[in-house]
Amino acid sequence: MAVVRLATWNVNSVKARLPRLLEWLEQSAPDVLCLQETKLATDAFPAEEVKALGYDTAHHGEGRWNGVALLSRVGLDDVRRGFAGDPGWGGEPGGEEPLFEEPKLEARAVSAVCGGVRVWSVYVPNGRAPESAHYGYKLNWLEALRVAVSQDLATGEPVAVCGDFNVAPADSDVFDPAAFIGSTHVTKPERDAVAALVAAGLSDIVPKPMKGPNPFTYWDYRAGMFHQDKGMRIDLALVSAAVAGAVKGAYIDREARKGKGPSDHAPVVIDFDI
DNA sequence: ATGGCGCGAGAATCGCGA
Repeated sequence: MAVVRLATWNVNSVKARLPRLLEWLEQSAPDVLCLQETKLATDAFPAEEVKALGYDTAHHGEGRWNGVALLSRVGLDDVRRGFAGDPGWGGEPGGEEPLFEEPKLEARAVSAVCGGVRVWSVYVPNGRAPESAHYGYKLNWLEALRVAVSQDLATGEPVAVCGDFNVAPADSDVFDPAAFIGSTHVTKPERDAVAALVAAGLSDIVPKPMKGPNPFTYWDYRAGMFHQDKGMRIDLALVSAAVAGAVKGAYIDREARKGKGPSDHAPVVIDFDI
């Protein structure tokens, strides 16, 4: 029941991606797959379709936006949707949309024990612009995640926090640092927030690109960015020491970014030597 | 400097993504 292959993939709508998702599951055969941006209500996940391939599902959805899931064929125990301390999204003061009466919890984290590992699938808030309230939400959310994950780490159980962090940890994780000046995803506070997660006891497993020198996991749909390899590494797998010590290899499945109807993210796949 | 693509909701554009 051990996790031999762990993967994470922002699919940008499970509904729109279902044929490719099922095909990818069959071809890549992960033991555990973390999904982000399912864009489905919790009960609307196609659990029967993935069950036919041997996977149990834990989905935390909200409908139109966000949504995270865990698919596992090595057990799926003690499922937790969301986490204590999640600050929620309070809206943009002075923005066009009205402020919410109270912060609204969004479906951005689900965790469960799979094959002896506490696995998290997370979708970190985008941040939109450094001067926006959404950026503050992003930083607060990441800090709350650090606190919650630290509690898992304190139990001594193996932990893997995987997902779309919407942060490129280093300049080498973007195609051109100059192109991102003034943008989110690369600011020092965002990078510090990810570094704090690492400092809590996690290792950032940098996957190998299947082509070219850049370990990018996301490429904008527009302007041929993928074909020019103008991307970013924002999908991360942060794992505790015992998990990191068992890593045999990791790669980015850029083939899944090709062809008709891809997500704008590619899956990150990590293999373990158990 | 801007938009460039794609998705969902819902019926025309819009909010959002990074």
